[in-house]
Amino acid sequence: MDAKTLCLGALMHSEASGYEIRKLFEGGPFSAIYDVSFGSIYPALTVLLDREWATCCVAEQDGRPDKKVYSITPAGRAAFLDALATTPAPDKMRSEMLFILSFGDHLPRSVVLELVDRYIANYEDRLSAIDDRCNDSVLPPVRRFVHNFGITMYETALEYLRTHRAELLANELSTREHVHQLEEQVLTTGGRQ
Amino acid sequence: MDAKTLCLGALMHSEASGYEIRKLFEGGPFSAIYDVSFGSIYPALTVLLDREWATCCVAEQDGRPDKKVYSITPAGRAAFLDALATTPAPDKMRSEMLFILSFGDHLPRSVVLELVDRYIANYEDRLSAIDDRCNDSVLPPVRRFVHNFGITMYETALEYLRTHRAELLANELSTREHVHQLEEQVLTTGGRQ
DNA sequence: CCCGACATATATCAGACCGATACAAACTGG
DNA sequence: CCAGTTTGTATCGGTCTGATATATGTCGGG
Repeated sequence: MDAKTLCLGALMHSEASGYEIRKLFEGGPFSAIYDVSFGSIYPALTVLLDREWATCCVAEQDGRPDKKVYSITPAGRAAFLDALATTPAPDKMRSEMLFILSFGDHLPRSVVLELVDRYIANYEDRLSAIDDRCNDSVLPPVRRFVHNFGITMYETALEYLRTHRAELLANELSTREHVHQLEEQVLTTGGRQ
Repeated sequence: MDAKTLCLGALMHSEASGYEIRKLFEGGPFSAIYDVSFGSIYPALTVLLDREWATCCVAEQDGRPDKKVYSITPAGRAAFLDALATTPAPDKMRSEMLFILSFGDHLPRSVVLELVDRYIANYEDRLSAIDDRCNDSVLPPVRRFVHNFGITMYETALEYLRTHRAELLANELSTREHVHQLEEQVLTTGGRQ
């Protein structure tokens, strides 16, 4: 799913500038399910113009800098639907937080707890941002399906983190127990599995 | 979080070949929280050798091709813990499935349903793969925390998809209603928000 | 007994992408 | 009036992905 397709998708709903497209993926309706950066969006929009999949006009605004508003063309819509026909790749998650946390044994307990708390705060922010933005607007059913999927996942993550935070507090003792178990294993098997 | 750090993390637990590291991220204990491809792993391992953060020896196996087994060095451990000290980026999700589904209005209903069913099957596979691999091994507490986080998220996704699949069946009718609402809005406001 | 399919294993590379950075216009508050 | 924030466009080095190539070995079927 390349940046061109993502931009076309954003333009399917309504015309938008590069900056506005970016906001759809950062805090907007796509924020829970996909991400794309400026460094991909602006070159992609240029390509869309080249292929005549979108048109562009400059809009003057008062109180703000001018913006370049892109609109999808019929050819663009066709190309987009064509791109959707490919079999989608499986979901991909990237959580630096959890990766780091999984090495909590090697970190000071204070660091681990601070990390979890920052993690929780982060999900709280994102959840409230989503709710604020969309709860009043009327969404078509498929959009609502996807929207609520994102909310559900965020809420689940939050609940898990809150209820299991304490387990990381019990870190030190449990780790000693674990080491003890390993030692017994080594004594019994000679270290071979 | 670059590929070098991810490889060091993999080697923290035990020595491994590039192929084995990859499997940790595809189906293994990291599969629910991060991903990294061969194209990043092999060059990263070469860099680790250059920096003396890992050593390497060739292991002959019977019934299989030889493999190059990498072990982390004390300097490597130090470098890894150093890399963990950076403030982690927020979680990033990439779901082509949900992106496509959110444009279900523009697709034949059969395609949408097929998509959801494939999506469900995909999560079922990943969930059972995780369970099979790890439910018997004894994990230290932080690992169990992360491991169960992944399982919880998968289960939540599955339950959501199963219980809300029917909503997409009601697609056509609801979309007509939605279009009707939009038309009324246009008549009232002239299309301006 | 060979053939294709599959798992194991390493490696490379063009093309795409990210994150940082730069620039600029306009508002906002101290 | 100046620093900071928001809105807005753009570029670029370094990194990563996904595809591809190559090779060894197993296994089951015709």
